[in-house]
Amino acid sequence: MIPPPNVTGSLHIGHAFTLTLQDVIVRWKRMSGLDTLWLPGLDHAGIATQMVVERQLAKEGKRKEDLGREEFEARVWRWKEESGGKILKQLRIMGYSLDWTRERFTMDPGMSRAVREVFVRLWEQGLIYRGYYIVNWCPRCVTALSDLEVETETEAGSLWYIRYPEKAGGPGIVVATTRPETLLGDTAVAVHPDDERHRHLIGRPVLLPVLGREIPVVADEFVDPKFGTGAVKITPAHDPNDFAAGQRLGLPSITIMDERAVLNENAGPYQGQDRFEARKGIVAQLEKEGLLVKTEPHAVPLGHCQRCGTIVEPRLSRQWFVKMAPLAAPALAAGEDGRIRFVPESWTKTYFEWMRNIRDWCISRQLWWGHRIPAWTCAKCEEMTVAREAPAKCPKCGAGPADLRQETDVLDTWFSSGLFPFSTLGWPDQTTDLARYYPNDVMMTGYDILFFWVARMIMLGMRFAGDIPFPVVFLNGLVRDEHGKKMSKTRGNDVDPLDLVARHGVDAVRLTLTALAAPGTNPALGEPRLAGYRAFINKLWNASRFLLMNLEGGPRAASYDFSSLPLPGRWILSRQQDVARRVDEALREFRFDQAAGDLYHFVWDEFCDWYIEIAKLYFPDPVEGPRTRAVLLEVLEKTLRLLHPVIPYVTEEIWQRLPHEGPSIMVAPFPRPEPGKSDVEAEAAMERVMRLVTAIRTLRATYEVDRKRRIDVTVVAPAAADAGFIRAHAALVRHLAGLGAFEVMAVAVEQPGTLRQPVEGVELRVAMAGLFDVAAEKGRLARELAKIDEELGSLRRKLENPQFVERAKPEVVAQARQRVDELEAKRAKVAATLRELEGLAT
RNA sequence: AGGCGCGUGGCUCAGUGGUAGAGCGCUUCCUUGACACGGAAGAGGUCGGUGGUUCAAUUCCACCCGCGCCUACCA
Repeated sequence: MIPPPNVTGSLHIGHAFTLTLQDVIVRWKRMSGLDTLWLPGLDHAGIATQMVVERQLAKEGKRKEDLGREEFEARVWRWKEESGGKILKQLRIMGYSLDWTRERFTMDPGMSRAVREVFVRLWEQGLIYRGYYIVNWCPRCVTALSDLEVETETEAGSLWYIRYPEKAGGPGIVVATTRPETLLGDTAVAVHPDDERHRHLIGRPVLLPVLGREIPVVADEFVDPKFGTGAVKITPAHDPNDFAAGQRLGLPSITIMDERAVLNENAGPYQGQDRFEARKGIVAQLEKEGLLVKTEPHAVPLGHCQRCGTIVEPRLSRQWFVKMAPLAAPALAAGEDGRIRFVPESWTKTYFEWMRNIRDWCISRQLWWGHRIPAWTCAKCEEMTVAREAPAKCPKCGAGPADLRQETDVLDTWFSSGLFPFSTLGWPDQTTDLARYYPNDVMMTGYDILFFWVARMIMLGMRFAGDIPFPVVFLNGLVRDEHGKKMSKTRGNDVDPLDLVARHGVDAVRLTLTALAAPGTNPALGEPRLAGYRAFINKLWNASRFLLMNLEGGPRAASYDFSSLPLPGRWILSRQQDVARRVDEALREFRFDQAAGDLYHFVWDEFCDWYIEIAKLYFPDPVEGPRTRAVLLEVLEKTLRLLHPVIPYVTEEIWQRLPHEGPSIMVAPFPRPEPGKSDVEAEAAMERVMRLVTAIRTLRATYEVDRKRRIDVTVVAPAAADAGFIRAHAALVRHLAGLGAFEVMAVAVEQPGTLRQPVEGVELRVAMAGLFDVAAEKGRLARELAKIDEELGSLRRKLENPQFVERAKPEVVAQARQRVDELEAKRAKVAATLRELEGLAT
């Protein structure tokens, strides 16, 4: 299942990230021959979408109340068509291989039916209840919020110490509060029962400042004597703790604010004022009346509405809740016994922690956009009926439909998205799709909605679909800007994926996101990175173009026997199978970064930089030319298939120009690891050749020899095996290093003015007298000598340590000894050259 | 308050109980007939600090410093 994007506008970079990774998995599995479904959908996103439309209305100078509920809903539906249509188009642009025949929307008839079904069953099972509780309330959105929709931030605030005088005329008691305005709703002051300082006041009335109302001093153990003065004002209607205390102690509740946090008739002189305006006034009044004892700076945790940032007001109101503990228990068990695995694993603990401490879920929202709660109340007898469809009559008094009023509240948007894994497949009907695709194989989404969405899908799926919704949860990070900073519109560093696409191309964007997807990290997405991966797409394109240019009339790769190829061919084929193996391993572990990185380096560093260059040497050869073309084609074609899940567009484009079978690379088989094709010998030999070539190039570069001049190189190889090897590959080395004469001999003919470079157990000699800077060469050799000595020193110290020799693994010790031998031989040669240069300099 | 994670070359980040890697940036050179979005060769790091375990620690453990994030009913 896709994590359904909200119909609030357009696709953002977070979607592009998650969905790209999903498409990589989906395409990979599809090419691997699996029955693959990736189901697209959109989320109605109740509060978020309603806000968007309300903002549009505001621009027209209207409020939703001006339209009325029905017309407003119609307007949101129109917006949904517009925004949803745009998003679906963007998903197509991104190349996501979703099954468009199964597209769903969280408010389409089928999913709405599933929502009602689940709601009614939960109700029937006693897991939904309704009642008056303190809930998180956004005065701007004018609705209740769940705990998860509140973002708490600790901000600088104050702790006000306020005196509540004794009615009898004593000094009374001083309370400490961070919210002085709520004192208007106080119905008691609480102290700890064992607190000697206040014990004498328990049960005696004190006078509420401002209003002069009489309230009792009560005892309750929840009071922390160490905080403030050890006395707490109790405002049951405006604080969750106080609400609980009020319930315990049988205190009344006085609500002092309306749904927009404006003080009401219970607020006396402050009626009509906003909560923060009233705070200022009250503090000033207390100060004036001498009741403000002191004010201290104090850090206060403040809840903000996730959608609009407004400071949340705890509000006593009638809401609907789901009892979560019974749902969490099996979900917890599924995690504990490994039926559900998290990737990266570190999320497991977070999941458990949340599940164990789960609290009931406030599911009702005072919004107009969403699934209306399927409950009807009889206007005549107050009887409430919860049902799948609107009842025909009141089951209690028989009143007709005209008297049955449906609940006006809608459900939290996550209630419907929580059913996504099965409601999209036709549940509650036992459809073939449900049987075939439930559970899903993997759920992939951002870690920010682990609780909102993933946890709830697990709980609801287990309860209603009869099984876990997915055995694996992959949680990706959140895209950051190139400096690792959070992206946000206000910060101005957010990026539009479609804008990136316009400038770099879909494949470059997808490759970048994939390459950055190291599990457990938040990818830092920046222009330089995008430019780099765009360059890769370009490189691949140019390499392919070159191959196609040289392919004319070339035979099909499959018709060739590669077993007797020259070394480079065997090498690249072996490397090809190795990269297939590594990509397979990486994808199995969701190591997208590794898969992308391995392919990037294989294509660029090995295939392009070495093999294509080598191929040019073989092209003119009547025998090797065609064979080389076949190898090039074989490697390119397979590599394209390996790359296809990440960069579908360019791979398809190139593939269509190649000889192949099948209609599309999208359904061509994904290359599987073929250990049998691994050629360790060829790889080792080729590496040796490459080191030799590199050493020669380094020599040239170091002395800044005229590039156009073909230098002559002699290799002194005393060992017959070395000499034989180098002679066998002499043409290759000459070609790659751009050499003139290239000779191999067993014994050196001493000549003055010769550069020497030990490498691979042999010695390179370049007659370059007069062409290089002797001083520079001496400096370089001296540095090389120092480096060798440093490593030699550390190795010797190690080997002289009996502990190391005895306790370290034998192969480690042997390796160290071998290394010492190598270094010593090399050292001797470098030192000899250095001595010779000393003579030359004079 | 609790939990999680991070601190590796100029920047952004991988990685590993036994000679430190990438991309970009930087230096030098090269317009050779796929590609200058290119090629070749380089410079650059006491792997946050202090202890401990170990023959051996950037890698494991403890503590500390700095920085994120999440969860939380301390007024």
